[in-house]
Amino acid sequence: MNIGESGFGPGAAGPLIRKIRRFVHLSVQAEKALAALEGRRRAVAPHTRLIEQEQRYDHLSVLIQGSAIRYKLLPDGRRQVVNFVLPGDIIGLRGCVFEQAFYSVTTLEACVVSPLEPNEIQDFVGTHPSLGAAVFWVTALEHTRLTERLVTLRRRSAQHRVAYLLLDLHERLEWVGLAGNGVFVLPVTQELIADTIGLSLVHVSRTLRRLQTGGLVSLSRRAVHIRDIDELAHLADYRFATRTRANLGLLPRSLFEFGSEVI
Amino acid sequence: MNIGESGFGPGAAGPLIRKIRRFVHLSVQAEKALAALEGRRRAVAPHTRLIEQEQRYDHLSVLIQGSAIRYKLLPDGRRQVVNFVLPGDIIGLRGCVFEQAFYSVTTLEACVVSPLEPNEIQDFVGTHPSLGAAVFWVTALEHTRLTERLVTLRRRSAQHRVAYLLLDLHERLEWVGLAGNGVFVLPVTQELIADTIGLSLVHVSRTLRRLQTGGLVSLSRRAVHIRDIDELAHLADYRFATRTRANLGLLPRSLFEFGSEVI
DNA sequence: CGTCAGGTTGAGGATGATCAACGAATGTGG
DNA sequence: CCACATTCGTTGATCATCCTCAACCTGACG
Repeated sequence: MNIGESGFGPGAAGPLIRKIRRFVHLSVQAEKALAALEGRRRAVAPHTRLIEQEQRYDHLSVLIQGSAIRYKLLPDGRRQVVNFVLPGDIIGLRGCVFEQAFYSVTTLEACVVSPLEPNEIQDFVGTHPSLGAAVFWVTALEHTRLTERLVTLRRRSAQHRVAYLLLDLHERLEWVGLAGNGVFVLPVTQELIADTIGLSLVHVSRTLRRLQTGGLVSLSRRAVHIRDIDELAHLADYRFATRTRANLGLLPRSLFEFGSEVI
Repeated sequence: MNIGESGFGPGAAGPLIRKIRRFVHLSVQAEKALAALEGRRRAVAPHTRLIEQEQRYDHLSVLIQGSAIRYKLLPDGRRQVVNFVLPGDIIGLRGCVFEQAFYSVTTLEACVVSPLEPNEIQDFVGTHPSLGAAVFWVTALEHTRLTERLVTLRRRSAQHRVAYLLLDLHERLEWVGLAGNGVFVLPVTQELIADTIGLSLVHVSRTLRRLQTGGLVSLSRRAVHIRDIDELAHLADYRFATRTRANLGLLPRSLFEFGSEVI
């Protein structure tokens, strides 16, 4: 059933499959279809804008390798990062529902994506209805995380926020095998962190410094090392999403059956 | 095609239909099914907890009349309101996807809901696949608004935040015909506002006072009157969601066709 | 060796939190 | 209809967090 586990090379299990597998049991059939999708690879240069806010767009793809951000430029010129796009995330899905983009998407580094032509998705999901279900599920997961962030980041101190973001990134990268034991590689700058959690660059710097001298984390140029995940999680009141178990039993079969192995 | 427009009495077009109609064109078929759903009415007493955070749940319903909040109690005892539940909103939808609730839902006043048995939804959406599409669309809309709030509320002053919340509520109520010209009825207390936008009660009080003495808004016990919507919107940098037009053309027909009148 | 992006550190100031007390409105029971 | 309780709102004073401005440092890279 596993076509390959190590890395995301062609023919290996892609990050989207890995992520979904983490929570729901995929049928062989569904995995095959997804693998076919993730098999396509297109390189994207660093700092390329994939989607532009306020614009019509039809770019739809799965991020396979690298990282990107969804962000919005506010009228006063400041930038607010909505969230990080990590391998296994779908880019431009909301474009299926709304005409205009609400925010821009830009790659942070050299990336690999699996593109999907807009009209193609009709046949694709039409042939494999279970994939529509998977997409729905992924959407729900993202919504949940967004809410959690909304709740958690408000009214909490700078330390809380920074810690939370690091743990959030770590967990999401861990889902797709790109993080473990507190270590992950990501080109996060302090400015990026600031724009994400809504603090000034300066204050993020100070906060990180305190966390680092406290021995809790260490950041290098492009890697993050959380020395003691549990302690940091305690500090940030971070709940790992292991409890985010799927409960697809209640869902209409027409939308949510995964081949023969209904969850 | 319109079964009735005034109020939400039995037989009239319910708030969910009205909301959806606002953005996508519903087929007669789909509207009938929705009307049947919204036809059921169950009264709920004020301050009744419909869903409890961290609990398994299967409560699924559409709010017809009244108001509620989705909130979360943080470990330190504070309450964070995720958002208001207004007529036309679906309660407990995420319970279809996840086993545990991420937050609680409590009525703010006497409410009327249209309940849906969890196993019943299978037949319901199974018989009318277009309703699954409608649900998907509503979900996307909510997700979008959540993101907007995340982006807008961070890094903005107390005035911005308060103004934003009032405009948000007004617009959503206006979708279902419960607000207009800046006036709507809702039992919002200042504590509720504070817990929603992440400010202290005291500071909300001061901010509201300034807005009121400035003649921009006026709050009575249970009604809100925005004197000059445009000016307040300008102050809060609020964008009305008229541009939130649906773009279902890209979607797989299997999920998203609304009867014969595909959008 | 200069440039530039990214990071560090200091000083002063503003926004909003907290504590506290008081006032107003609503509801309840007699 | 009144007295009381309770919830909701107002206002003042003090304090902490975080922002802004500003200067300087560091490493990468041409």
